[in-house]
Amino acid sequence: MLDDRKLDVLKAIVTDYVSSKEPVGSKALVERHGLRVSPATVRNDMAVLEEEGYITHPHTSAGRIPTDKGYRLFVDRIATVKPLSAPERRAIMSFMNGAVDIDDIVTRTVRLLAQITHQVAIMQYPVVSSASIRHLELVGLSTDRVLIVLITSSGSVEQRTLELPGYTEELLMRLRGRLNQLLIGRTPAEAADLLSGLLEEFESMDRSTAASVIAGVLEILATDPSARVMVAGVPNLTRYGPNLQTSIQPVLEALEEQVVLLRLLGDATAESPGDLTVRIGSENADENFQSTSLVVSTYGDDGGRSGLGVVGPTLMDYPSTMAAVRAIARYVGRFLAEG
Amino acid sequence: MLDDRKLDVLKAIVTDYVSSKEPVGSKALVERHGLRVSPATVRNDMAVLEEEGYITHPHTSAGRIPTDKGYRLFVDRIATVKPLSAPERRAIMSFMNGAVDIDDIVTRTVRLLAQITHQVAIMQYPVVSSASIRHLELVGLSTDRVLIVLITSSGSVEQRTLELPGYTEELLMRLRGRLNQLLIGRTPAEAADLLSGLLEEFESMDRSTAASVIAGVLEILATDPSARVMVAGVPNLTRYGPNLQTSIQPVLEALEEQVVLLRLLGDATAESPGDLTVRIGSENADENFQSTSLVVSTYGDDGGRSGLGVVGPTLMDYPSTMAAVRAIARYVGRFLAEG
DNA sequence: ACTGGCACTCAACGTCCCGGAGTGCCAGAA
DNA sequence: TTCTGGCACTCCGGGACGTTGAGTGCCAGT
Repeated sequence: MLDDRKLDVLKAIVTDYVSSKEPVGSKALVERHGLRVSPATVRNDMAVLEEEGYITHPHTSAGRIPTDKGYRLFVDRIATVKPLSAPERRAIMSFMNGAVDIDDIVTRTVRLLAQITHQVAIMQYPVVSSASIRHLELVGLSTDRVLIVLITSSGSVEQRTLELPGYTEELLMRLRGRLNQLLIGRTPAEAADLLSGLLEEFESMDRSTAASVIAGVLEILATDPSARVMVAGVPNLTRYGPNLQTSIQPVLEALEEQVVLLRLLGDATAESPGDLTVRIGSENADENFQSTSLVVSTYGDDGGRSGLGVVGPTLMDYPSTMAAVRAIARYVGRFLAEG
Repeated sequence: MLDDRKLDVLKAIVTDYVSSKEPVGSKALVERHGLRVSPATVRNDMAVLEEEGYITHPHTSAGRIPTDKGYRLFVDRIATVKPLSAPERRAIMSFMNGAVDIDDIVTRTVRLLAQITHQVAIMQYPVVSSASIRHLELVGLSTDRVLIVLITSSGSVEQRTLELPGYTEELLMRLRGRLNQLLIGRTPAEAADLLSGLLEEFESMDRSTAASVIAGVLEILATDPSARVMVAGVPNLTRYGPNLQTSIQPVLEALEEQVVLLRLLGDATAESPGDLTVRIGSENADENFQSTSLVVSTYGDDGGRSGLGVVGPTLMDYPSTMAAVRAIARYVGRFLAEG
């Protein structure tokens, strides 16, 4: 049904359209690509491609543009991976050096990805399921506020302020000692279990304070840092074209909603964990992303559930973008593992 | 030179133009505002206002629009503060409750401000110059990486990863003890002084490790948390109008550069610390903000140097925006002080 | 199975024209 | 003096119209 030449034609249409952003006609096609046939033949092929739903007409006498289905075929079967340029490789290597904490790593990564792809980059914080607790600190901030800080072996630091009217420094010290004794070396899951019995140890006088602290610690333990997403390269959205209100605003709004981004990343990574996933236009559930494509990869040592990727117009240079996302995902994974 | 009526006319022009976004003519002016004079009279006044540089013509037969100078006069002498609505007050009160840490406070504040003003809100992290050190923790992450965590009395938690090949747990413990002994209760400035002599205490064998750690701590101490800026409400930029590439992209780009934002906030707050500052269009040094206004206020107990505010088109509802920024700055100040 | 040719379509662009909102100015009224 | 009504003038915006050219679909011929 689709012989090799028709695939070639589709490929040519996609690449031409991506680079020119304008519908591409049969004549220009044969000229710019070494197709050894006449425009008329190409037109026939295009008619078939259109019937199969891979390309469309904006209007009768305009060139063709790929449909989402067309991009899909292109990505799945036609696209050849475009290797990164040497400067890009160097940028990746050098950009990460000197990162001082997790926040810094994420920030640098997402900026780098945005810069390389010239698109909006998003990145979920790394999962730390395998991490164990290294230290827990309780700090009195004022007469009725206490700060809990929890440090894990992966270097993540979680904090939380607690309203704690009438606590005593002495009780805080006891709690600190006991909690550290109990929790150090444990995984978050184990820790949550162990905490359930702890309250019994305290006199009724100290009960309410202890209960608050324990509740606070449990909340921290339940907090998934990978529920945070960082965004960079928003200015690149202006590449979407001049039709502002319609195409850009919904995407901008979605980008400010962590929840939406998490769902997008989650959906995409769930599909084929450990590898690159591409979501094209209508393949996205979220209606704000109907004319937007996602290129997403999981990253992390355990083939983990954290994702990172790029948001851009369906009209996107898929080969380059895919190469960049994959390269960076791998590099960050290694970086997080080795340290 | 400018009698009361002319000021009234300018006021009417500004408010009308802000609400309609279209040049306003003499006839519409007298109709929509209770000016007790004829359009012809208003025209004469407008001619004067134009000669003085407060308003302009887009073209010969169009209405008038305010110049930056006109907005300036409006803000300085004419505008009456528009009090916040009851729902807005309630939103401010309730939005902050339940904030769990500084990050959370900043996030909530900046979102709230964006929501109320329907504009882009920016907020510098609070300064903590008066804070003292409460705890310092050293955590070994792997055989050659150590995490330093520094907690201050204001509840800020700073962290930093260190490459530290061949450290021993024992040395880490000694360092931890000594550092805490030395630093707890000190201000960052004092702490930096005290650290200078510490290195002497360690044997040559441990020197390099100790030096690295001390250097790391110094770096943390030198890190000013108020050098971070949080942004919210970027989608509101689409209100700028449909001319995308020209007006929005530069602002978007600037919003991703912490440095630029810091300079903007710094410039504005330096001018009249402790109160509201408005920068209109060309009054901004940064050329990306030539058609943008800033409404900024300092906030914090010590009339501190941290700023928060709103970025929007010069065509902006100044009275409302100013009221909102001031209200939120005051509220956050109180919230940070009381806890 | 491909090609050249031909009639057809239709967005984009330029031109022309007109209506209307708005101005500036002036002579007369308050 | 200060305001007003009147009037000629300007010029943007939008609709109508014709032209252009890229592109298509189809068919007969190789």
